[in-house]
Amino acid sequence: MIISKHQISSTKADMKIATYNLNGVNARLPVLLRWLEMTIPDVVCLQEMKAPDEKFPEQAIANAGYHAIWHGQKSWNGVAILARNEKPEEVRRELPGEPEDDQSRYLEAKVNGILIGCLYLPNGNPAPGPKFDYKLRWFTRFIAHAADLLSSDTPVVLAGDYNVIPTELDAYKPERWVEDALFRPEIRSAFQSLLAQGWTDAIRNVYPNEIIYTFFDYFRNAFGRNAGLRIDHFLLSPHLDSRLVAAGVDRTARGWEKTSDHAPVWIELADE
DNA sequence: ATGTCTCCTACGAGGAGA
Repeated sequence: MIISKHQISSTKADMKIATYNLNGVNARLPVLLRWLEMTIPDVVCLQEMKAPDEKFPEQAIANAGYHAIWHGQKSWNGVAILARNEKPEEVRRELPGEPEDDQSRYLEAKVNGILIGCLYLPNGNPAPGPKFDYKLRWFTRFIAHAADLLSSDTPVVLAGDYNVIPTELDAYKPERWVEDALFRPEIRSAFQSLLAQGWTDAIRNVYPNEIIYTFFDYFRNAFGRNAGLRIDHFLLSPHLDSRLVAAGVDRTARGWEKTSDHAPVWIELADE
């Protein structure tokens, strides 16, 4: 689905930014390459690569026309930023505030004058427990860093798998998720406090009242039943609000063989 | 509670994480 918010047809100058939780960059390489070729995003934030740095498929991605920077880790997590026309200029590869945190969940780079933060917020289940505590700490650090970015007066996009169901509209059966780490009150209120800083939830902005899901688990034909969640988000700094012209979810890719449990999500920004 | 998928260890099946 494609809706042009301002009834402007997209031009070559528009910048398409996507986020995609892959669930294994190597297991998913054919799907990733097929999707890149089909949709040709300018910038891509990847999460859950589940591979150490030396196993990042740099050559295959370069052959597809993309420069890349990445921050991987054996078995779990892992984030990357790809860009078509220039190499992303890395700004940071971890969130400030907890030096002993060794999980690869954040990467930040400048591309075409925009600061791109690529994040994979902890899942946090089971809740309560140490994993949920880690999610809350990570979220607190992220909120503090987001405030710093807003005060920097640079256009910023924070894209990724937030593992947050923001509202009841964002879950197929919200009553089943109330105790879950993706939907607990603390998590929803943390996300709201982020928005209260001045960020725009781009997908919800383009589709104010519609059911839009980005994740469908592998069980019980969740995708076929549209039993999904909206947990992959784009937050835009105020500089970019007027440039947001379109957004969507590439549901086609979720239907492919050997695909991720997340669908790619994208936004399009008009040239300044 | 269940269901499915990926990666890891270490050679085969099971655990962890999502």
